[in-house]
Amino acid sequence: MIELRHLRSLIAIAETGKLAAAAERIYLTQSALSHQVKLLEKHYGIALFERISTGLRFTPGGTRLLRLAHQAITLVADAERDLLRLKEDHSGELRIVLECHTCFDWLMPVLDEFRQAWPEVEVDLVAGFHSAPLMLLEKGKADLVIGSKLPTSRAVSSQPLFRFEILGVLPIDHALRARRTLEAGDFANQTLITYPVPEDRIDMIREVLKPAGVPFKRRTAELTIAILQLVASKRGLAALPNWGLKNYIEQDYIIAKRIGRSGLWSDLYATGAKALMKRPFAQDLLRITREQCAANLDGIKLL
Amino acid sequence: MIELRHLRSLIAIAETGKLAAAAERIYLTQSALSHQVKLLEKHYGIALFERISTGLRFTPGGTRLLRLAHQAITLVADAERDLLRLKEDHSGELRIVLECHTCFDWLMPVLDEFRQAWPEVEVDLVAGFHSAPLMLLEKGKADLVIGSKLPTSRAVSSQPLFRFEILGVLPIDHALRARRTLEAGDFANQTLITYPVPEDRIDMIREVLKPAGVPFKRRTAELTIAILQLVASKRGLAALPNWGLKNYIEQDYIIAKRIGRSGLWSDLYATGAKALMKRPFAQDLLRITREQCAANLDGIKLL
DNA sequence: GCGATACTTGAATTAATTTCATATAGGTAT
DNA sequence: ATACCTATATGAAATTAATTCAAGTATCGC
Repeated sequence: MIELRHLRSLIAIAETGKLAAAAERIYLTQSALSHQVKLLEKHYGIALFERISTGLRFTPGGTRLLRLAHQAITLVADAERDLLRLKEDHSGELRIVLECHTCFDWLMPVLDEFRQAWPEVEVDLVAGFHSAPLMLLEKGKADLVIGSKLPTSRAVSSQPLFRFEILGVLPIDHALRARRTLEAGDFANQTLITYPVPEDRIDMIREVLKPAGVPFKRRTAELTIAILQLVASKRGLAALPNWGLKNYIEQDYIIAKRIGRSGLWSDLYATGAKALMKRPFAQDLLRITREQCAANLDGIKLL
Repeated sequence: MIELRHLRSLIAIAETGKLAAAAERIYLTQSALSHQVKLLEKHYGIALFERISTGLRFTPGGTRLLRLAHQAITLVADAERDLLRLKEDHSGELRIVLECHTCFDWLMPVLDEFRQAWPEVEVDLVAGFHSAPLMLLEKGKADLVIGSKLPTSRAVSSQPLFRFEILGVLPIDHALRARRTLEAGDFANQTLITYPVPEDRIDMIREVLKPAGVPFKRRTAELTIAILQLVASKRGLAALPNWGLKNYIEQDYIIAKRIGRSGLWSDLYATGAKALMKRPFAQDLLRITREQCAANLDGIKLL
């Protein structure tokens, strides 16, 4: 008989397109998933997937079960949220500091869903750059920081969200357009267009250019779209999270390349006061984040 | 993590009100269900049931999960139906013979749901009494007979639906109103009001009155409501399935008593050509029947 | 043809569920 | 009060189901 476990697997397979990646996401081996899928197909007597060289493709039957999966898992999430509500007070305040500018891209839809689910929680975004986000937490000026890993203390705890890749961004007719990957040297004497934050907060500089001792110029812009405009009009190069680039790449507005052999990766964490992080609505915000990002952002790895 | 299995259990508990009865319905022991419930309560950290002397009562949390159960199980049934549709041709014809007059009461809502789910199947009700329903099947005049157990042959197969209790029906101020149960002798020289079918097709006569050699008179009526009117106006007694009586008992229109020590029980079967019984839509009709009857008819036992 | 990438398969292992046997608890009739 | 009936709870054993491990097969790109 079919179980929610199977439906959760189907969603993971749909979101990754591959058995092995899906297995990793739900903490199983690829073999376990293969057995699961085989059993399901035997149970219903129809193929749920076509096996193609790049992974699995859903058949109509598989697609129908996937639809069921989304519906059922949504209902379960709703019910479990209601149970949490029954358990304790569910009003609160959530002032979120975003360390990472690009994160606005995914945070907005996440907050939309969150506000619907927890109308009694007052959500505020503390925008702009903050040099010492931990301080904001400790002084009670903010409740949750989303950004790179922060040192956790007795009062503050951190939870990983996901790992994403930072790609080098070039204008479409750039000399390096045929290269598979970019190396630090490729940026020598180029202008790097970044958000207006200190150098040590920009992974590309901290992890790649500085260690390699590559000289470069810098120019800043506040908005992702502004950075991309500057790149497209050949004022410089950039290094940005892959998810925000997808649409622009598809429109041939810019091109993006992996940086280094295995790519430049960065991890995103949510950090807040321990008392807050334990509360149902905070946990649910992180759940919604992981779920939405897994579903909508390409090429990320949930942590 | 919660699984559909748990939700199926919740539905069984809701429909029976008791752990032991629910366990039987889903082919588990009472102990297994108790463990399951305990685990769920531990998982969510709230009580799902109050333990009262007569069984379990749902708490608000339990009720919320039960709602989820109904929603999720409905979605699963819909999806599985669609998968069956993908697998093979799903048009057909279904001419149903009802051996049992009272069965109209539950068959109509069942057919409503069925027609929605399988619009390409043409459903007809072959009404009225038929002396040899098997013959109708064999001659191809009907496809499915709902009634008592029929001998199965190479061509015909039978599937049990449920067991129900037949209660003795009395006017509200009848002399026997204080008795807990009725015995065959209580019907001596009374008028028994029945549907217009042969004596050996009436369980009360075949199983109780004939064996006890009790003399009685008989009067017939076509409709359940007509039989009840005759009883209420003191023209005689009747013996009818408990489910059809519930509303009238609650309205103090008639009273109903168990017949004999352990009651008079009857089993209902669905019988049809083997080729038909295997087809998805026929299986689904039986599934809908069992599901709806379990949910709506009191005091029946699924077989 | 070779390496890389992905899924499959059967047997062994591990985990989870269910059963068995018994305990506990609340009612009710004597 | 006591016995008894009806219910659920619980711990340990047994069973069943799911997962991993270790190879194996297939396909693609070079």
